[in-house]
Amino acid sequence: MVSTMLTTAGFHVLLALAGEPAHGYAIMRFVEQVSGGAVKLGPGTLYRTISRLLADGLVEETEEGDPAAPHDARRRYYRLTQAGEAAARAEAELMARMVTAAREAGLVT
Amino acid sequence: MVSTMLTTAGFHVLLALAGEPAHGYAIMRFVEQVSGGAVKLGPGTLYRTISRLLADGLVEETEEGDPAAPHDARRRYYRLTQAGEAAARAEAELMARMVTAAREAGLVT
DNA sequence: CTTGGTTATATCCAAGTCGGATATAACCAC
DNA sequence: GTGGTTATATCCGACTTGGATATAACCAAG
Repeated sequence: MVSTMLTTAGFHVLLALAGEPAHGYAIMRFVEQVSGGAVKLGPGTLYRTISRLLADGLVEETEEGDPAAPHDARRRYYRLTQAGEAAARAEAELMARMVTAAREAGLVT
Repeated sequence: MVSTMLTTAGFHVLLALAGEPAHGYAIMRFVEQVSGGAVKLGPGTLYRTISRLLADGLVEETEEGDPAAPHDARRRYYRLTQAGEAAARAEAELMARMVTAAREAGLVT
């Protein structure tokens, strides 16, 4: 489609990271939870999407996230870059526009 | 991703048809206009998406649309089916949820 | 009427993306 | 130390996309 450089999966991941850094598995659960179970990222899509976002400079790896959580050597934490935040914001604004259009068409109340 | 059976392109087309029946080219312009130029459907994506929506029973062809417009033999008009309207509504509600989450994360104002 | 730009639909291909399966292993409670 | 959950990684076949190409109806200008 032209628009942003984001796929739907990419946007969901960025949105999950907008609040605070997180590791892959936490992103997966966040996406499922915030969508009310409607959106589920399988491991393939999840980790493939993360590497794409890394390569595109929208996300970066960070040393350790939540200091309250017990250390787990397997986890890899990610956070948004400035470019990632900008891309997520642009996409969210586009979505808000779509929701408005849907409302005007009487699709949703 | 799991969620609905809709691709992003599919949703844009359904949204364009939510107001009133339209033909392919009009859908294309609607999508571009309502997104402020951010989303452009090329002919490949447009007509392929329409045939998929037809096959899935979300859209149906209708004899002629706008009676005010001059007749043009090339045009093929489409309108939402009930299933299509339901799918579009479900997707719009999911999007509204995402926009809310983006707001809570401070991504958009 | 014919020429040229726009509108309109349709199909093809290479490239990109996805879902789900499979693999591996650290973690933790019992 | 065993078993279920958490966690990351990669592979494959299937599906989707972007952009090019093709074809032709429409219509205004000359």
